[in-house]
Amino acid sequence: MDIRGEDDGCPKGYGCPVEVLMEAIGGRWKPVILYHLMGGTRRFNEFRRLVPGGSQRMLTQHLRELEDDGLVHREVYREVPPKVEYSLTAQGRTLEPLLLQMNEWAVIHMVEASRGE
Amino acid sequence: MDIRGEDDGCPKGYGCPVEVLMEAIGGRWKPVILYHLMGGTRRFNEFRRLVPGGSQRMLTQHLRELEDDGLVHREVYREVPPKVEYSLTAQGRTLEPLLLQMNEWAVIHMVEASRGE
DNA sequence: TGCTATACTTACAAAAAAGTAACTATAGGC
DNA sequence: GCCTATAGTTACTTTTTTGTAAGTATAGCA
Repeated sequence: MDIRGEDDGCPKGYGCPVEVLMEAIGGRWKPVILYHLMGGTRRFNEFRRLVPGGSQRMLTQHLRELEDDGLVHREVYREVPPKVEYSLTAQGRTLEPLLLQMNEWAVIHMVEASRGE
Repeated sequence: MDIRGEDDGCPKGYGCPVEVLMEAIGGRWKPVILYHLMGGTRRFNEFRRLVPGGSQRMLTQHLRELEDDGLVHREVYREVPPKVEYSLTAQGRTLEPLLLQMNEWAVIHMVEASRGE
């Protein structure tokens, strides 16, 4: 099966594969959410603490989308008060090298920025 | 200089370094634009062809922002009709490994999707 | 009996992003 | 003299995203 076009490695039907990735993790906070999930299972209110810049509504929405895309697993415990645990699926774990590299780039970049570079 | 907090490797003042990266390349089409620039210098109308999903207005806007962030260089030739060439700066080129990995992930992911996985 | 905690949902409002279409300048060709 | 091409800009509208605030359910504790 040939999924590549003739031009520059972009598959037919898409301008570029990167567009596909951006559909999955393109939200403003999705990579951040995924990055935190690399540290293990997280509960909803943990994210509220870990991602102070984002609202509750945004979190639920992005978590649902990540779940729909098969990157995040949502485990509901039928208790009161409610308990829900989020974790990466196998699919989601394939993003780990990418997320680590994103983080690494940003750390270096921030050091440069704080030097006034 | 210690830019790390105590929790999970995230620097003080930010929830997470990944947020910094997303500020730079977080736009829907920015990684796509940058990816195409890895192939060398591009002119404006080339992008219109390479990124058929995006409008002219979006392209100029994203290209300006990438320029402001020091990732893209814009070279204007004072000719008629106008000629403008876009290329990656040294800073922009540091993103290449990341962009390649994004592309690679997406290609694998698409193959899986086309198998009905 | 009333308060707390968790993980939401919903309605509404505000802000940001994006699309559309028209307009700009001007060298060179017909 | 008019048309074409490039790389935009601008005004206006529409869509999407995001925020805010209030409401839901219910076990356990005081």
